[in-house]
Amino acid sequence: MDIIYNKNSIYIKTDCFHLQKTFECGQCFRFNKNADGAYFGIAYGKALTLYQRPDGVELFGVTKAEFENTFFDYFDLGRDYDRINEILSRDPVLKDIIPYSRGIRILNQQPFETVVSFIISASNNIPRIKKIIAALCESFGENGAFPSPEVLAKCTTDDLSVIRAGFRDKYIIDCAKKVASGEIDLEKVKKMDYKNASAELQKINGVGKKVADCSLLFGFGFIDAFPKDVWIKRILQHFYGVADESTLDFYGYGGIAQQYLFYYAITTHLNDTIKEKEKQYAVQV
DNA sequence: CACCAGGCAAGCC
DNA sequence: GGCTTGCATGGT
Repeated sequence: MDIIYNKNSIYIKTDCFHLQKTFECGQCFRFNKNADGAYFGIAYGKALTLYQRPDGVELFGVTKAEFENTFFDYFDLGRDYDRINEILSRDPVLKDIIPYSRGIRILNQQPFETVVSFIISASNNIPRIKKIIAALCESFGENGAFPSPEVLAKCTTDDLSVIRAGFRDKYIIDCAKKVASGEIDLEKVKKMDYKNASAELQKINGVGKKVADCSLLFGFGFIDAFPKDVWIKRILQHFYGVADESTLDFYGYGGIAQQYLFYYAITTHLNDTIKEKEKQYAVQV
């Protein structure tokens, strides 16, 4: 991978960074495709614009220093995905799926933003999650950035009603209060082992195992966290004949394997097929 | 075709 | 089982 610093942009030369796959595999909610094909979004308070090029990705909106300090890591550019893909290809199911899902990179998003975003994701769908988060940032963030725990900790559920988060509003406030007060230190959570980190996040109302796993994977660097929702359960059942991933070996890269499977399923509409089969089965029984 | 009722959606309490 | 909200769905 070569990084080329231009006057107004940064060029990441690699064939293993696919913007559409990375931004639309369900791990983040703040990037959207422009009319000209660019992806635009805000991360770490910076407005980013990215173009998919034939031999890589061109990034606008950040300085060299910001890239080196924050966004190199944000896009997980230090990780050798092709080496990991080789390892994961020992799994016969993933061997066939990796050529399809290759180019997804697991983002390292801001911890607070990640936890709140996945609190909002509970019993929800992606378009609506994006809508609620956009409203949250617009109403309470500075210049469209994700609002701070301090600002949200001062909000009442009445204040938050404008974002239409429904029953999740009180969970957002609980999270903000625990982080703002220092009761939960998200930077310390990053350094804990998986079990303690998960338990720590689950002290927040609205955070159960699934939301904790999503947060740990997409915002805390736990690459082996394996978020298991109803879709992944269906996918596991379909491909492996089991509903429990603990019997499977993803060689410490469970989170990457999970995203590969999930992306494959949603874009091939495999999940619709599986769901349809479930329905038919339910009718027969 | 417009409208409405009831179900349901990346879970958690 | 209840929770908010919004939306696709099927029935009228």
